[in-house]
Amino acid sequence: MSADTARAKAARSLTVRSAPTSAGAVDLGPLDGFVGYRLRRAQLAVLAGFEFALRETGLSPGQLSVLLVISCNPGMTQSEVCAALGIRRANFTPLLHELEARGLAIREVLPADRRSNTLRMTPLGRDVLSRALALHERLERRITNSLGAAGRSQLLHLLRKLESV
Amino acid sequence: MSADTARAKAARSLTVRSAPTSAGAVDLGPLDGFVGYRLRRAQLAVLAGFEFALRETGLSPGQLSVLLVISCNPGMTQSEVCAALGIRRANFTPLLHELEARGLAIREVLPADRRSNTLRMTPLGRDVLSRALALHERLERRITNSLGAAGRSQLLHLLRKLESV
DNA sequence: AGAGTTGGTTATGATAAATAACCATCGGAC
DNA sequence: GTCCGATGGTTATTTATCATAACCAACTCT
Repeated sequence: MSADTARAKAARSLTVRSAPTSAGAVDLGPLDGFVGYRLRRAQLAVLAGFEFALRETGLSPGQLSVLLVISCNPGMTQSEVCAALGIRRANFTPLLHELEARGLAIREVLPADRRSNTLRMTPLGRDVLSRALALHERLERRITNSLGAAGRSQLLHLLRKLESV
Repeated sequence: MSADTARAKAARSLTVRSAPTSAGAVDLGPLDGFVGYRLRRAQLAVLAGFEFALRETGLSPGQLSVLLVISCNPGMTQSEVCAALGIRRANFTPLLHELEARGLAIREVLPADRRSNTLRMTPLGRDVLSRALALHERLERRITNSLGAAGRSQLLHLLRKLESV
């Protein structure tokens, strides 16, 4: 189980994704203005960028988000992290398990409620996270170059609104 | 997923215990400003809206996009549609198969190149499509209400740029 | 005619997200 | 105290999407 899994392989092959033969001659009709459609395509593109940029860390987007949250909020329980990130508890277990197996995070029983596990990062986790953040930074920078700083923050604002539509 | 399904239930159930203040008290740190993260969350939300709004049509987002494209460009080949929509040919086959099985689209061999199939809609397909578009319209309207017309078109513009980052 | 290319299909694997059932623990009601 | 409903976490399973690889038939080109 090296860091070079299908995820990484996929990321490698993504660089050359769409190359419409004749210059965009196809009429997408109203589809072109569907927010959902544009969102999906944009999300796939950025995901590809993520996988390419963070390949060496072996972190999935979900794993990175978890590391970030427990780094900013040490001692949170699993349920709290799930709630914050919109992850189902059932899906969180294996995700966390891998972080634990790689020695990036630890899970310890909360004495006050022995059902709950609180989460913390290991020093190794901190290292990996900071490396991942540095790599991620480049991705965001590329995005900012493309959208402009104002465009980027405008985009974030609009996306936040969309989440509660 | 409807607007009020697991997502909403989960959100509801997270009214947390030891959360310092109210529900949104968790600090996401830099994650909050990750375009990829916001994109993913927004995309899931809009997807949920789509599935809720178009449930009665039984169309997936991908199927709707295909119907739209062949409605605007009758006679396109499968490969052309794939290229226009960013779908792998291998994944297109079963998708199209369902449209055909439901009698919404037909596939006929192109005489000039008997490997290729050209795609067309059936009258039933046209009916379903127009119904689907009407339903989808409402979803877009909800989005527009939330973002404002200017915000919405700004968003589309930014998302289009993101696709080629 | 033969070689390489392209359009389409099939089979299959990885990932993400969802559900359902289960167990241990907690918190109250009684 | 004991019982019971609710909660935290795990497991198993399902579904959908996107990816690859191998294959066949038909086309192109020389």
